[in-house]
Amino acid sequence: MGRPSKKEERTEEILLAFQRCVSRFGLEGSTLERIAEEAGLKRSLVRHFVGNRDELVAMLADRVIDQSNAQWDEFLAYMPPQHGCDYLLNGLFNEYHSDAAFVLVIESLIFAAGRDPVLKKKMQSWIQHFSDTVTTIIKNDFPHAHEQDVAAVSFGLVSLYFNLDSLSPLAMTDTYRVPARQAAESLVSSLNASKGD
Amino acid sequence: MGRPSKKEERTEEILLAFQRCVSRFGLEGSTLERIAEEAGLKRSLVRHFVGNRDELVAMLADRVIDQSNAQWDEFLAYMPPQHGCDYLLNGLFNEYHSDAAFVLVIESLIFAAGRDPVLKKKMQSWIQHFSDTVTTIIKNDFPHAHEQDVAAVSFGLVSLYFNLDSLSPLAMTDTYRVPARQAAESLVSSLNASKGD
DNA sequence: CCATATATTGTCACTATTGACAAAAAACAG
DNA sequence: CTGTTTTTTGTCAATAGTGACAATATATGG
Repeated sequence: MGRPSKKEERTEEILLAFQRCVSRFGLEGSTLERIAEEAGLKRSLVRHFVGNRDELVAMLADRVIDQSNAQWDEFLAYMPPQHGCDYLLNGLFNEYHSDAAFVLVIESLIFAAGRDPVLKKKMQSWIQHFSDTVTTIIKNDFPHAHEQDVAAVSFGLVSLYFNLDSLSPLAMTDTYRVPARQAAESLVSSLNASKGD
Repeated sequence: MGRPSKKEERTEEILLAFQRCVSRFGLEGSTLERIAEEAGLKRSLVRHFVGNRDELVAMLADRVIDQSNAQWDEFLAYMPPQHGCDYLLNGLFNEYHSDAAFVLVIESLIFAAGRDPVLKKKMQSWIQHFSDTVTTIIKNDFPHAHEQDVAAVSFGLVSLYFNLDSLSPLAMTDTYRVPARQAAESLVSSLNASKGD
């Protein structure tokens, strides 16, 4: 009974708007007013549905993390039995898949984690999950490679992916995508020489 | 005649304080009040010596860029005639040389460049200079390597360096420094197989 | 001491952002 | 229509941040 609730729907809209704002103005630059405007709502409604600023940030972090993890899990599930690394590199460095805005949000959250212990834990476990996923894919293609070498390649791929997108505000992605992809391939193929453990 | 000016001295102090604030609170999070407090001055003095907020940001960018470029030029000048890449990797991945705070400031500026065309140009040319320096060092060690391969390795090293420091708020640098360094070495040694112009 | 240039402090008004709450409007069940 | 629940709008006060300027203090040359 009573008026039907739009809480879930509105919350979704608000967090999406928040995400867009953060990728453009950063976390501190995303005022409630701006978020509301981006979502096409009044500021009071943002407060009504999601709560105050801190809760908003916490929810954004949870949302981004859950979303990303689900996406990676799905990516893992559909990974081909062989040549998973090619599949991975396409996912990371093809312009169609790339989502610079998303990475910028992640980096804003990582930065803010320096002043927020709760956020810090969340982002730590997020990057852990990301790293682990990449590692799993690599190991599937190179089951006999040294653990250490896999870790190095894994961190290398993550770094290339992150850095490419973090340069997106400079609009030089076209210049750097090919080198990034090539460096990634070089790292992966270095594992052909790695046997043992 | 008149009281001796402390403009240069104070300006230096203020910009240093600004830099510290940005590495902790980000660009938007660095209010004039905070900067003044960090510098041990009144806010009015910040305005008196450096000007308003926009001028402050412009001066910070110029300062950081000049500083970085000078540092790199010096690094280049003292580069050993051979094994310059070892020298480079030590500079980039040894914990004593690493200056995470500095990289965080750079990344904040790059992010903000998305909304400031002037800043954008500055940061573009900064990263160009950085990239070119790394490329020069690599070419000195591998004069016969493909241009394309050098570009890939160069972007790879930059990415590893940047990403390692951008994770510093998560306090996981100890975990990732070794893989980062190893990936960098792997990229460099891939150039042994690259011949031709 | 005097004139002068600068540092330093203090203050005021204006805007932006936020938090809290009241009141009206809308949708639904019976 | 009535009661209930939730959305939606509106408003107010408190705080933070900024820009501008006046007033005072201090160091230097002559």
